[in-house]
Amino acid sequence: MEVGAERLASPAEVADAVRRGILAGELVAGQRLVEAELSESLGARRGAVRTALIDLTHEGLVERIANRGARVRVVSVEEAIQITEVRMMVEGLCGAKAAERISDDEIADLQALGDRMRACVDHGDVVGYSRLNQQLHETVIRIAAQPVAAEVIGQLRARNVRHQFRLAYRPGRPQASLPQHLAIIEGLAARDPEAAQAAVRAHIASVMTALRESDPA
Amino acid sequence: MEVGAERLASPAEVADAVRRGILAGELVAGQRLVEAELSESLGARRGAVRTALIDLTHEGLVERIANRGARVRVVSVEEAIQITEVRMMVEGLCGAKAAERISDDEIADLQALGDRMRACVDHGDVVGYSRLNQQLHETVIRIAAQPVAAEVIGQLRARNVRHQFRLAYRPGRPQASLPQHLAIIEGLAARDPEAAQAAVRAHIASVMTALRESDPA
DNA sequence: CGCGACCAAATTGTCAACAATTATGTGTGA
DNA sequence: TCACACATAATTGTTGACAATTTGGTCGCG
Repeated sequence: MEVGAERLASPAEVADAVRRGILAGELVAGQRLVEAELSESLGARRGAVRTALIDLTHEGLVERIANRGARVRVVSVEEAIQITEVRMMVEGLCGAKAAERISDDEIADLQALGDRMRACVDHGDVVGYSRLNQQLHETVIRIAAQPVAAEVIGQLRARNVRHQFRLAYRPGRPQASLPQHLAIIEGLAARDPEAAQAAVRAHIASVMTALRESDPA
Repeated sequence: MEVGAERLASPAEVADAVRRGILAGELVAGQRLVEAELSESLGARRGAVRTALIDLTHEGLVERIANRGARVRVVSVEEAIQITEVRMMVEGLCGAKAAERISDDEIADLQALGDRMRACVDHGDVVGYSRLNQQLHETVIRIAAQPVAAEVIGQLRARNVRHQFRLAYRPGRPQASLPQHLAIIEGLAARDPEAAQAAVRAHIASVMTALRESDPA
């Protein structure tokens, strides 16, 4: 272990730090991201910061203008809705594919997951529910076994972190989404691609509605 | 104008050159892309080549392994099908949105485009038809005015260039796709989102079928 | 002959200095 | 006071040299 010398952060670590900053609201939309400043505050070389910012630009979280630097990208509610709309289609596809491929064990796992979600809502455990929610979506995508679709969804979700976050803790949201989540599980358990796809779409459509209500501007 | 000194290619130009090479088949799948070699052959600094390769990696055209360099990414038929499947969903969404927003002028333009496509097929003008085909897809996406969806589709198409290309010149393809294209135009002209979406999906589904037949391995 | 250690070549990765560009401030004349 | 030119500072972009890593081959040994 070295003494006195801070370990230098790699590009990936810098990118993570900036992502977390955006999610936590420390880095506000539109804020400038000066390479030298980040370099010092994170203990990384400027080259690493530069690379990280380029990566984040490709992820849609950061906006870079030639010779004028990077800033935190403003994702408007309008854009968040469009992102969610695309996600609705792609994740619907995953729902259908998953229904075709799902195994008995996976059905049992999902139903257990559904029970736990119900319990969380009963006990008012919002953070636990949010975690299970994410787990459900990930599981569906994993079962679908469509790497391309999974990648696209990952990109879309990364861009929307801020809005997803805001939404998850709105009062009443868990109660509203629970039956939709259960419907997804039901469609998959029945191995009915159409039903699963419709359930996924209905759920994400309701997310879109919530987004619209959250900020009609 | 400088004498004797080749103008140095920018990262964007290097990326274009590599893309063209892949499309033209000069750069075969799996081929190594050595930074120093490209640097010399294209008259670019190694840094520019490096940047270009990183960009192409994000586009999914190139695969990079740490300390082992970049190679032309192999897009299997299986993956091409998955890509097309996602594109079917997202472009279907664009079809529906376009049907809601299309103007009278745009309807007229599309119908003229449809007539020209018919003419190309009648005269056996494959290359002309291929160009109009692309123009139709682009027009639908433009009318839909969904930047996020447009971006996703762009990424997916970039990855598939090689397979798209192979397919376009298969005998019988134009004859098969013409009625599908006309159905898309018809759905849009009727301002019927459901019909337009279904027509787009049907068309792209037939592309998927053609992909499967092209190489069942 | 097989196999591991070691060396040399090829290639990618990093860095610190420098160049280029853009933003900011300052003074000057009408 | 306003507009404009000009100098200065802040910031990003590029480069060539060097470091680190991987690869392929060769030698020696059992």
